[in-house]
Amino acid sequence: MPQPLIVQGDNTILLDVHDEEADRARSAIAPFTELEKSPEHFHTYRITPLSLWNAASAGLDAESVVSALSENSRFPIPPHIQSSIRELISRYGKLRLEATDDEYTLRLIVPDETIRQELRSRPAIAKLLREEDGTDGDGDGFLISLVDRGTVKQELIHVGYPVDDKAPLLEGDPIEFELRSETLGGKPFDLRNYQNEAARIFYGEGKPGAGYGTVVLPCGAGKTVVGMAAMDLLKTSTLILTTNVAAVHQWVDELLDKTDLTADDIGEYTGGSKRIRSITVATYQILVWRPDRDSVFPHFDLFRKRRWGLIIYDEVHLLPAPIFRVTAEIQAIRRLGLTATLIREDGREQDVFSLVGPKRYDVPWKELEQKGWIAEAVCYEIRLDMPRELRTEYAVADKRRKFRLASENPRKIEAAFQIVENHPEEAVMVIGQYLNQLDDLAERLDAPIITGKTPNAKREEIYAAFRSGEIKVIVVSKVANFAIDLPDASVAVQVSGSFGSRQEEAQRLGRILRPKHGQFHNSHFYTLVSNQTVEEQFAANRQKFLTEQGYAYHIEHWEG
DNA sequence: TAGACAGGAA
DNA sequence: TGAAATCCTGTCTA
Repeated sequence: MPQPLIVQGDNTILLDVHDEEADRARSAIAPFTELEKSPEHFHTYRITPLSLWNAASAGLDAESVVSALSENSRFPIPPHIQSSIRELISRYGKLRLEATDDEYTLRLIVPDETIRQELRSRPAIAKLLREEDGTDGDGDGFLISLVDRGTVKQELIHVGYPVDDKAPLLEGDPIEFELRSETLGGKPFDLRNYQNEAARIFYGEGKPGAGYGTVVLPCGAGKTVVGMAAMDLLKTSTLILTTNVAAVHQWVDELLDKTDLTADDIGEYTGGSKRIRSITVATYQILVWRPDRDSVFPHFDLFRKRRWGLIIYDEVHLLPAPIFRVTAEIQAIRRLGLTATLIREDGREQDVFSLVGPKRYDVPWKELEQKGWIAEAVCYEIRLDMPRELRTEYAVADKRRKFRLASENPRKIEAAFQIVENHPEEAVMVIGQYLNQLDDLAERLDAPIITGKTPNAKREEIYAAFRSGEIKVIVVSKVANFAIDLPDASVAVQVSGSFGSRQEEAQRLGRILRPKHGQFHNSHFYTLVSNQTVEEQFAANRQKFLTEQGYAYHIEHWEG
């Protein structure tokens, strides 16, 4: 019987999407691969050093990786791939940081003389290392200054050696609180198994070295709850960092709803309020704000305003670059990264690994679907031709004009209208990028529109009507990417998007993935794409995210 | 003291 | 690659 995977000698894996075991194979390799391309018939995954180390950190060993491949592979796995997987995974945990008698000095254990020589020969690293006294350069490691703890880990991963940091972590100020067994709304509240497990693995149950790392969970799976569970285990002063003010409020509301903390125990540190409490929620933006390019970051000392025992980095894949710098300086504080995907558009995955921490836990998306924790989603890419009268204009336009023309293909309006007609009973959200196009859509669909300019009062009014079912369809601009208070929909129609950002796709998909109370019907996600235009390649990049998460998607042609 | 709004940043 | 949104600060008003 043929198998769905083809493991190739260049560290890529092809997945035959049409094989009946494709889903099984995808789940088997997802923990240690990155998705590279997802066209119709064969998807390409890649094994990278970082993807293997993240897997190793989450508890996978080389033999499980090799057998996951061989059990699903159509042809024998190239021998050098097997040996390179074993070699790379064996690197994880080999180099260790440990405490010494001197509290300002750490010992970097490098058990292998060849690696020690290699490190000595690299100036960027060698300047951070000191030979141990009395060993004549013969010991099994080096000494480093405590202040270089983060930099050393960062530099070492850049040259291919992950470091297992077993040096002690600082205890923060203790706090008292309990998780509720019933939310304020009177619903029973219990940690789900995977949430509890994620928090406990992060906490490490007293094992040395644990206490820092990243938990990867899909949107809607309750990452906030994992954070609260970790706080519950540590009961220490906590600084929570989020991407925007709405997320700050969501954290505060969740904490009030699910713990016995009061509003006075929780500080909000944003543009609007600068209250610091034992539990403080801040935006990344306020931390990286500075009056001008040359000044210091005035809000960075928030990190030192309390003896924080835990820092939670929400959406760690969006962490701004300057935050890495400050994180490198505070390696002794426990830190938990939360994210739906470890992929960053700027390629700084290695910094997340070395400074926040490696992946400690993830759950296959499909598994959450099957248990009904998140709604099942079916994704469609709807292809439309450009109208004849626009083709000449398109042909002679420059690149950016082309993208705009393709995005605003007027036939999309009718296609969207028809999709909405096909879902008469469901809550539909139409999402787009250009305000003119959205205005036209709103008119054709006879639906209200929400953009950045819509005043908050008006937004609330529309949300309320949508939530109650009074309004079935809403048209939204990019506000949908960020607004947390947006109500849930079960159908999303994306008429245009920006330059193929996976992160944008994640947010939008997350909107329709929350479990619908009581009724577990499928969610539908439609993307409209103009045929034979630049939009196709951007759409391919966006679709990558969906496939990455294990969603099948269907390509259909719309004839109008 | 709260809010509304302008302007800059990324 | 570009358009649109956000967040922050500072200033003004009541």
